[in-house]
Amino acid sequence: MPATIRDVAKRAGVGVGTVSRVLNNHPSVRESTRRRVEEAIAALNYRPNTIARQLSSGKTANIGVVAPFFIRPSSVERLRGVETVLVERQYDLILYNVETKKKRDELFQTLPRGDMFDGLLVFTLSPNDDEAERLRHAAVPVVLVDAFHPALSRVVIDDIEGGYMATKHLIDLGHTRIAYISDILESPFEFVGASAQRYQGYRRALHEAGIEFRPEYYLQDQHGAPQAQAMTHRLLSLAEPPTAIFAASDTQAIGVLRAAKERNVAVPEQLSVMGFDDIEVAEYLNLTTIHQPLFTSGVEGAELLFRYIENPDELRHEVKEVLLPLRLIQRQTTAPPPSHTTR
Amino acid sequence: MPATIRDVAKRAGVGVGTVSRVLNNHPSVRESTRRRVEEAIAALNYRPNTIARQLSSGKTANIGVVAPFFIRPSSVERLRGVETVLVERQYDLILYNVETKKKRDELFQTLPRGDMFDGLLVFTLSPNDDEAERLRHAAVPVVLVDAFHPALSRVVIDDIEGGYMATKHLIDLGHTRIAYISDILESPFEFVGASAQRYQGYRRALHEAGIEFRPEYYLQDQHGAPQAQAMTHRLLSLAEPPTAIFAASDTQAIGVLRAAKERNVAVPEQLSVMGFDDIEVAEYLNLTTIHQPLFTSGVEGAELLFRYIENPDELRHEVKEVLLPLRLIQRQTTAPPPSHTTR
DNA sequence: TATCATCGTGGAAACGGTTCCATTTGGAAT
DNA sequence: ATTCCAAATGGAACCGTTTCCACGATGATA
Repeated sequence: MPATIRDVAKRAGVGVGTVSRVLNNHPSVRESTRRRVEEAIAALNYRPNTIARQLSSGKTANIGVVAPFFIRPSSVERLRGVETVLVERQYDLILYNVETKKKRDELFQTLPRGDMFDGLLVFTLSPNDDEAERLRHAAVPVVLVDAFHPALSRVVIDDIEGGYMATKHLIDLGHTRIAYISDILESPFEFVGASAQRYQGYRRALHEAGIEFRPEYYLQDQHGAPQAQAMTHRLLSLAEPPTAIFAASDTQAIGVLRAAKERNVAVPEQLSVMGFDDIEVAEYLNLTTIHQPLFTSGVEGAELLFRYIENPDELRHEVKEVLLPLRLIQRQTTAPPPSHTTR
Repeated sequence: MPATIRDVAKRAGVGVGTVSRVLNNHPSVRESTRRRVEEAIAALNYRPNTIARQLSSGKTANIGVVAPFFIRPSSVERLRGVETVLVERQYDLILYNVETKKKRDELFQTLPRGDMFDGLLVFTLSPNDDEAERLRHAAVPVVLVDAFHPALSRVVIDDIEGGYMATKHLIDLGHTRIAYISDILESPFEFVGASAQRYQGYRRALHEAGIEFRPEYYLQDQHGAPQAQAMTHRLLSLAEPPTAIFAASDTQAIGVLRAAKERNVAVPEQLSVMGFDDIEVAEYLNLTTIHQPLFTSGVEGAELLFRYIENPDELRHEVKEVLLPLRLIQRQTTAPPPSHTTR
């Protein structure tokens, strides 16, 4: 049986209160007493019980993170950002993965209780109004990262703008037959996700350039490279195939590249490919993409959360939005379309 | 203030014991009483406090996972395996990242207390004898994954064999000038890591084939694609460059491929490249590699851990080793060496 | 010497559950 | 109607901390 605070108190010949004060560096402990207590602690190899401490103090020194599909490279990068902030503050990370609607709903139902953590970060899942209401009045502060609700503080990018930037880049290169492939816009999680907004940006760019939208150039399927690969084959089998494909994520762009390779369609000479996110492999693959600050989003989310944890009132009076910048990273998968003579 | 069990008891007109029994589906509660309690719970929107429950029951319904560099694709895959097991059992995941020796030592010091979780999984970090001793007598069961100590149960692969398989494959193709690049064998974490064992397999394969080991064909640096890329440039600048490079991980193999591309060295015609791990991108890159069951290692580790959690005595009487199989995945980055005439 | 802060300290109460023991209750058996 | 047993229930004790209140000691001030 591990030693308890009472064992330490007895051995040091002091009260439990004094031991507690020593543990928490409370100033009003005589130096000689402190030493005695510390000796007892060392002798008994005593470590305070985390759970008891949490119950009694109401503080957990944990942060909860809800991350759908945390295996996705983008989630991982964000998590890493969060982690660097937690390390500094000596906080631990409790990870809640979400891969089904059921799990999602369950978490939104139970997590606001927040008795396991002092603050909650929600990645990518935009809550509906009811859920947002619950989160807003949760026992602990909540910050969204890459998710949106008007009533909640958040760290986001402008996905519409991002979709616009990507499409505009292709248009500027001379493309007019531009396809967009994405994961399913009406996701099982029931909210307007990033892909849907990027789609809006895509539509706007086409519209502004006077290019007519072609429904057959717009495909969606489950997220993943293999699915994107299949969609690409469908696109390239069209009577009039696109000369450029904008994929809603780098992972999907990888599938596009594979399909092109399988068909011996040269990239970028015969087909331009745009991704989104700028995950690590994008660089290896020389993929042109829209860079979003994934790591930074984790850092900023965590830091904002800590501001609220340390100053709970702020949360009541403000809803803060941190908007992170996007950047076009031109690598080697985009070029003017084949027909386009570069005088 | 959230409702407590006493509020519920009062409202339902029963004792707290009865409410507790309802919460835990204890059979001996009269149906009518149960209904009354459930109504009170619903009316007060009561949820039991997790921390209090943990303190009084001694069970946490958490699993701790220590993962060095959890952003690495291999760790992420393992985590995903763990996660699928946890979901079934309604357990949560507390993640401890390790990126420095200091953090490593600190965790090995404090974690064995195990008051935050019912079991601990340690990825990739092989403890020394002292640490193993501490872990063995920890308050909760511990299982190593991809790490080794004779006194602790573990899920592992045979890295020596893996290094041998990879090298043998290249030898069988006709290569004799085979380089090995890896992350630093004497890691700051002070233990014999996978790369060192793969190196042993590499040496053995060379030896068996009567190929002399050349020190200039063996380079090491920090883990990462850019570093591997730089090492590859050094190798390819040698007077007599290797015709095949075996990289200790797929991530490093990616760096090799990039360097080859930069120099217009055709893969596999002029240079064969072998990876190790078979992470997701390996398939996209058509990388020949040694597949190790990353996802499965997470699943098996978690399941073994639960066996011990449910049956603590087993742990005292056995040290179990689960050895997972390796498989050569031949894709398109390996071929006979250029000089080699295929009659 | 009397008065009064101040500092240091001990220990009870509280956190919100679970568990166990003692007691009540309900219904079958006599 | 009485007896008896199992099932159902109430509630105190406990888990291991923190926190707060009260008290004694110390030393400064008048």
